Formats: sequence, C-alpha cells, structure tokens
Amino acid sequence: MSPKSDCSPVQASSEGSQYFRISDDEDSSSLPSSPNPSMSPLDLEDCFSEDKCSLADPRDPPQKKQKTRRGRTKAKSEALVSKQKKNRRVKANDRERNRMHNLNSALDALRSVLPTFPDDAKLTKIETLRFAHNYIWALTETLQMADQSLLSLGPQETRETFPRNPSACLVMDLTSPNSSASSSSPCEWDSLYSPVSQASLSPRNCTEDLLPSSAPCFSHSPSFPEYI
DNA sequence: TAGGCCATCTGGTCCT
DNA sequence: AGGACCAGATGGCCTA
Repeated sequence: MSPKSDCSPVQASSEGSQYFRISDDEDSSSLPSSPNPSMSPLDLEDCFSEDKCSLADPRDPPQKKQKTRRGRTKAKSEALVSKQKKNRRVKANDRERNRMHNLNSALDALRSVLPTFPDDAKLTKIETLRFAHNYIWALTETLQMADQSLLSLGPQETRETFPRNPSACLVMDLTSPNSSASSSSPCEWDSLYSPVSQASLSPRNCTEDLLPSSAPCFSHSPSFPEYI
C-alpha cells in the first residue's frame, strides 16, 4: 500500500493557494455581514481595504453624525483587525506549508540514501525514520566490528577478509537481498534493531516497524553480527 | 467500505 | 509583534 506518490510540493502548494477555508470565527463573528456569501476571502479583503462595503447600518439616521461616525469608526477598526488577523493567518498558513514542504524534502533526501526494494517503493514517513535509525545503528555497529577485526588480523588476512572498504561490504550485505545469505528467515532485519529501537519498537513486527509493508524483509550475510 | 497515509488549516505556545 | 514549532482536526486519495 503505497500512498499517493504524485503529490509534488509544487502541486500541493498550488492546491493550497487555491484552497481556503473560512474558520467559524472569521465567518460568523469577524465577518458578520458578508455582503456576498459567494465572495472569496480575497474579495472580502478588497471589500475591507477599499471600504467598498460599509459595515455601518444603513438605517442609522444621518443627522446623528457623531454617533454615526463613531459607529463607522468602530466597524472599520473591527474590519481592519479582522483583515489583519486574516492576513496573519494566511501568512502563517503559507509558512507552515513551506515548513512542511521543507520537512518532506529532507525526508525525501533521507529516503534517497536508504536502500529500498523494490527501488521504486516509497517508504512512508514513519518507516523512513525508523529504517534510518536502525540502518545507521547497524552501520555503526558493523564498522566497529570491522575495526576490531582489522586490529586482530594481520595485514595479509586483512586484505583477504576486507578486499575493499569494510563499510562498503557492509552496505552490500545490508542492501542486497540476494547477497550471500544463508538464512532464509523472512525477517532477519529483526536482528538489526538497536537497543533503542528495541525499547520503542516491537522486534516481532518487522514489516510494521522497520520496513514498509510493500518491501520484502531482507536477509543479511552470515558474517553479519546478530544484534538481539 | 474501512483503514492508512498524507496535505493542509488552525490555534496555542515558545522564542527572538 | 512576528516567526517557528507543534498537535489536533479535517478531508482527499488509495488499497485491501
């Protein structure tokens, strides 16, 4: 079950700019006498800014200038406050949208460096974060193991054991579902749970907590240490 | 159709 | 005061 994948930020942004919902207070209290229910918020802004649609009661007797002026002043100030409020909300919505887009971009960047199978499978947000956490933890642990092995092995043995960068070997083991895995257990990545993950995630549910349901559970090479 | 995921809006809170 | 961050609400889309 992959979520909608064609929702680019640009598209979302354009949709967001078109989508506007008038909140209850703005609709009923701040804008009590909307001249035209079909007017867009921008129309209403024009209405306020240009004073095209006065909020003053037309039934006010014209001879009571003082009272009328005071009433109009109050109504206009309320309109201005309402307009300012609405402008702030619109700007805040825009910032929030951009903030979430930035967050999603960062999440996409994170996804791009994580191995996924199949390649076009898109991890959900929570899956990406959990997977990245465990992936980093596994890489770190393996590097430490490799360092220890390097220290204990002689130069010749080292060359045979680690012909290339040990971390590269690790990545191969981690990422390739067809790597020399002898274990056929469907959820070998359970062994990659970090201590922290074990505290917060259920190791028994590999598909939910570590990998997307659409992605297969990977096997690791026999040389990969068991982290239980 | 229910449930999951997501984008967006919104009001509150904290910080500068 | 204004911006950043957060969490709740809402509605749309997609899949089983």
